[in-house]
Amino acid sequence: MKTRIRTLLANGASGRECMVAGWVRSVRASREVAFVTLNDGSDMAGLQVVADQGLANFDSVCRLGTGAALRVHGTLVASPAAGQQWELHATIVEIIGEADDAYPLQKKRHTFEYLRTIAHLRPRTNTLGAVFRLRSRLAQAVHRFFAERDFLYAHTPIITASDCEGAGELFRVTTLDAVAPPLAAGQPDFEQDFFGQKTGLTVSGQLEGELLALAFSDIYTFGPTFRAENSNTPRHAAEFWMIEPEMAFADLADDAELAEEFIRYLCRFALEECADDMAFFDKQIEKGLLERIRQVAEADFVRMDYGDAIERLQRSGTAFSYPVEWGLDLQTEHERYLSEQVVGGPVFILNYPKEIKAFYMRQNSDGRTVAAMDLLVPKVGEIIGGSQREERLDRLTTRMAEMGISQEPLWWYLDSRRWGSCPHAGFGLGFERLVMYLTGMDNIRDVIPFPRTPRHAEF
RNA sequence: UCCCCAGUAGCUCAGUCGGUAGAGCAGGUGGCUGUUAACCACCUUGUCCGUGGUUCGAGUCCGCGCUGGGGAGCCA
Repeated sequence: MKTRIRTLLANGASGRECMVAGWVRSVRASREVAFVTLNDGSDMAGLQVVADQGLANFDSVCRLGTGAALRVHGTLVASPAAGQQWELHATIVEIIGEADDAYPLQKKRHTFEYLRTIAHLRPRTNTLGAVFRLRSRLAQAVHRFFAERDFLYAHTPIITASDCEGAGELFRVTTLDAVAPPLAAGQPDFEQDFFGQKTGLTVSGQLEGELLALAFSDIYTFGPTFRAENSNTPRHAAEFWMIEPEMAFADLADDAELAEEFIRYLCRFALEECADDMAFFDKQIEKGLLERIRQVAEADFVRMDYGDAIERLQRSGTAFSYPVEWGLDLQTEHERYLSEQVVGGPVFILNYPKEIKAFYMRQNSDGRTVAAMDLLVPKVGEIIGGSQREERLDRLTTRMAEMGISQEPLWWYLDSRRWGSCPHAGFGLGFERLVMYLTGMDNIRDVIPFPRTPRHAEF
């Protein structure tokens, strides 16, 4: 029976007979003894396998290449040398899958750019292994957080016909012939398409999430999201995962409170339950990472009105590249200044001018702002965007008319304001941005196993 | 999409003033009784991103293209 290396090391007992299986990271051979570092993905360190001339295939073991797959039977013993607590004295080494000298991963540091070209193999490296382990644990922690608060996990559609969420360009979903589609008035006739109308991949589950919140009170979505934007930055991907909670009978203050608890919970989770991998990130990826995350985990998040934020920026005397003026959106440089220089920690900016925000955000009584919030954190800037939603039908339709948004395709959304409408609020968090924030990784392409970005859909 | 930078051995990089390609690692062979990205000795490896131009001569200078990276915009 195979034992996972992480489990084996956690329950180490001298003299224990066991069998492990994994991939060779390194072979150090001399005439009479060879050391094989074996990794099965369960942890960072792997297991040192000691092979000696007593093995039937000792010569073959000495010639093993990095990357080969092995099954090893042996005895776990306390290691006499520094570097590891335990080691496995092999009695049988089965070579399951060879790896010759063309194997692209070497026993050395590679650039992330190079590793992206071998995305099919990079999960076997220390860094990407740690990132994808953390990603998995973190996804489970997200579900745990909401389950502890009795939120319903909602699956919103991936194929959608609502073209007007205002959250970016849609990927078109169609089965029409791309070369010669049926035409109506010179345009492709989507009435003859699979769904009988224009459809695309979802850019947000929020609108459907609101409908579910108006039945289950508290819900969240956590699923893939698609944006056909030609964004070429380290923070954007065409396919990413988004977390979107929505709470009925809740206002903007409740929304911010949930976001604060959520971020703090995930920071603590990473520090406490992923300590080995986090220590690796702190040492190898970003010096001071643990301290940064610890501060966020313990901080009280500041709340600041958009108007105050503008004043603070104007009074700062700092020369920004982009103008600072009431009515203009905050740029990345402003967001980072507020979080890093003004506050020195996470800060919510609340109540933005209605002109720069989406139609569904609740209009404040001042007539010029909406109940929107962004959570800004050091190093990244905006990590969460949310709002209280406009629950008053007349205000909502008036605003849609002002912004030129057609009501007809959103009849179902408007119905939710017709019967049993109530104040509700929610936010959106890009999962990859969260993983980047917690690992210190600088590029979104390195926190998704197989990233999709403009011109890149390989693997 | 806009601005800036880069592309040389399998990987990471150096290459001076334009004069004909070099280092570490990886790989190979041999050595080594406990190594820690093992170590020691020797050896192998090139479409200098592509294309057009300038020049007696281009890795080096110029144009165009492709690819990658950084910044911005859009945003999560």
